Amino acid sequence: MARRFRGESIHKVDAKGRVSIPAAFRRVLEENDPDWTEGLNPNVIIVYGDATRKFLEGYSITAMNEVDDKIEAMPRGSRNRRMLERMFSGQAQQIQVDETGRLVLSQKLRDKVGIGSEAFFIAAGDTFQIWEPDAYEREATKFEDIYDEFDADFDPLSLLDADDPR
Amino acid sequence: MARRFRGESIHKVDAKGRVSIPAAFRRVLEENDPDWTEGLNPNVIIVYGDATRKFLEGYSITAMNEVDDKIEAMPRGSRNRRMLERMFSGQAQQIQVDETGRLVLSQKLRDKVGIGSEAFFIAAGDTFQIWEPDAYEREATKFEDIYDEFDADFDPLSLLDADDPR
DNA sequence: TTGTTTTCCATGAATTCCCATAGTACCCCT
DNA sequence: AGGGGTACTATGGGAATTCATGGAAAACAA
Repeated sequence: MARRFRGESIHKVDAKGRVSIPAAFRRVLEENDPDWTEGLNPNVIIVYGDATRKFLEGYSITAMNEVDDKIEAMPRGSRNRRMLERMFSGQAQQIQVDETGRLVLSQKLRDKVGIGSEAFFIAAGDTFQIWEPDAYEREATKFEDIYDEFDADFDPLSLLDADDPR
Repeated sequence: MARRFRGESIHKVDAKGRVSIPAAFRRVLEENDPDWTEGLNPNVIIVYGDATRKFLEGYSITAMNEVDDKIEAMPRGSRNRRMLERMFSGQAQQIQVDETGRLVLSQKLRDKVGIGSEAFFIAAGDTFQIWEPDAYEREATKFEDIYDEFDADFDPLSLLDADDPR
């Protein structure tokens, strides 16, 4: 398959915090986990970041390795490097997908982004995001408002070649 | 062959959502899927976009890679980049063509564009579109109205050299 | 021991796989 | 030109698997 996630879907979260990961995402996690082989369960790294983040971000192992490499290339002890280390080392945790394709979100993680009985998964390049469904909905309407600024038949693709990368 | 699709045709959609892809399109998908080799089945990425989109858009793998690369080149976290990621990562899914040349459109996708027992395929440059036949019909008349704005003997090719790229 | 976390089964629905048929188009041979 | 064979296309049906979820038992930790 590929290294990029694709798709979106909503899943139930039970009392223990268990949630199914979209099957398509699982395939990507498997292919991008160096330790994974047929029959095993892939790992995923959940970055939750600081208080302003309204969603959890899921990384495959190789995607996270790339981030780590870039951080290591930064000047040791620099402010930016420390900030990134804090976020990707501290405010993150590695979780193994269970036998039935689910991952367990601790109470702390769920509270952080307000997840209750459902979680919304959406791909974003080589990572994916987990939102409380209503929170995502609110965020999404912001985009729709932006669409409205353009023509009725505005094609988002035109943004690709825009000279002003807002 | 080429990277551009060409042609249009209508196909049956069965209860499971299976629909044959026009054979000519298949050739294009095969040639533009890096993983494909004789005997394998090519992949296609279906972008369905937001609620205003009335058709599904099919991308070959390489065509989609080009889009992804452009998106990655945009500033991480910028408004436009997030908008595009939402559309091409979130509101899209990768599907593998099956042994008999069909792809499966999930109930969700069919509902989104109103596809019932038939689907209309039409080429559009290096992507193709899938419409509910009647919906396409309605849309097509709009184009005819545009023709009517021009002279009776208007040659569409003349648009190619227009200095005003509307 | 009491609450929390893992493991281990269970099940209905959705999805994939495998096989089957009919209709075309194309090619080769005589 | 006619016949037969081969390959590919479009479509259907049923069996086999995988998914998403739930609940209970077992293992742990405080």
